[in-house]
Amino acid sequence: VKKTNISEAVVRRLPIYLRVLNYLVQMHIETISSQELGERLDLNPAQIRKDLAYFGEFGKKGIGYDVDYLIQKIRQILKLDAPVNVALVGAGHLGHALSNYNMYLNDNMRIVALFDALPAKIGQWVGGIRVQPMDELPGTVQKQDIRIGIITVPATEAQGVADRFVEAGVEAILNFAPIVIRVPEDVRVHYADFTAELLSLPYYLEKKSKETGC
Amino acid sequence: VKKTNISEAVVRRLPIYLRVLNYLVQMHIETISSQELGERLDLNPAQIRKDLAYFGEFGKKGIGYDVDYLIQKIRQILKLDAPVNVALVGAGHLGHALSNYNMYLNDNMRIVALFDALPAKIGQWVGGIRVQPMDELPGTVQKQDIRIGIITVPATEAQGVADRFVEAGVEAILNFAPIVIRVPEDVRVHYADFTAELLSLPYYLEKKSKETGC
DNA sequence: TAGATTGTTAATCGATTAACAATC
DNA sequence: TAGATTGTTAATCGATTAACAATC
Repeated sequence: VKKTNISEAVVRRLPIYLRVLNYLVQMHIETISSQELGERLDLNPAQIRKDLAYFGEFGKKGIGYDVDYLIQKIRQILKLDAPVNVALVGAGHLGHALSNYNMYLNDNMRIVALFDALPAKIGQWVGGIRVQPMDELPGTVQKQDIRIGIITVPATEAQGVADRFVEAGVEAILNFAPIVIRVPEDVRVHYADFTAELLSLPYYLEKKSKETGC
Repeated sequence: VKKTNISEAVVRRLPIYLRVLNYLVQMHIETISSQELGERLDLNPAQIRKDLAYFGEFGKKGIGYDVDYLIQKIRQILKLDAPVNVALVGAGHLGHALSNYNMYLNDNMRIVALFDALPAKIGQWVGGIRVQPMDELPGTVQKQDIRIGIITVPATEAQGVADRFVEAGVEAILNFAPIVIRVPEDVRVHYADFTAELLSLPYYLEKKSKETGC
């Protein structure tokens, strides 16, 4: 499991591979070729082989990849082979949704703490976790060894929350607020910007048949 | 507003531009250069100019872009200058969250219908919309001129919902389920896959200081 | 006029795909 | 051995960035 300068695009595909592989385990499929994997994911087989080859020689020529072994390897690469604790700020509907997605995540990755600034939310139980006030964030991050933060607050609050995460020592952030946040360069930020995704869809609609007066 | 073979990356950035421009209007800023826009969005100014130039000459040399005019033009390009009705299937937490995001969307883009397969959900009111049973989907899509569908159901149900959308005549889909869905090639599918986004984050964490026994 | 900034071409950079020798 | 499939190099494709003439 070597690393050097692996492109973001490659790393982003690894969880996708992992997902299909986990499905294959359930189906009792023990071996898979890049060809088949590509068909399932609408990806070019060469791309899959190349992605995996950045990290080692995981396949067998003439055979393909052993599903269990590949899962194990990808989990190692993504550092999902040890517990990864996540905190989430913003216990609104989106926060609730994500907390309930815990089961969809890897066994080792878990949202273990929820925070909100609104007094009305504090003390509520969401997916088995009690919503805490913001001033408990630093202590909890430390105590629970939390290294990743999720932001699901309104855009106006997002930068402030990011600052609190950074102060508390969080090393990576997934931001759902539709705004660019500024953090020190050693903190990794990913964006989950679905309003942008949604607003770009109409571009691809055929020009509307307005009042075709049928 | 010409079009030909504009790259997806370009189209995906347009809503981002729109968002900042809307913010600038609120700030009573009337003109902006690609330089300033780039600083606000962490993007290269040349890229912004090039993106916009695909669709026309919207700027003034020596001056920059008129904020109001550019908003108007981008809305035209994205076809957000006329009402775009959206239906959502899956009235869980994520569905709730998205319905409440209605205000964040463009004035013209609106989630106008909600569906769920579970009898318990049907008839509930979410963000001013009544949850309908699945068999009302085709009729409602037709009646309300819905052209875009959002899928927020579990992965196991996603393909089925996609099929229903396609049968009903929906032309574009935003899929939140962590699975590849198959649709006719004239139907556009975007993915909002935040579990993948989240699972790739640990890769970027520094190797953990496990038990530094301080 | 002088300064600023666009639109656009050319250069660079990076990512995807094709092709194939190696080998299970 | 014959067939299949990997790992990897080379070719292609596409996207980003730099540079600058045009011009407000």
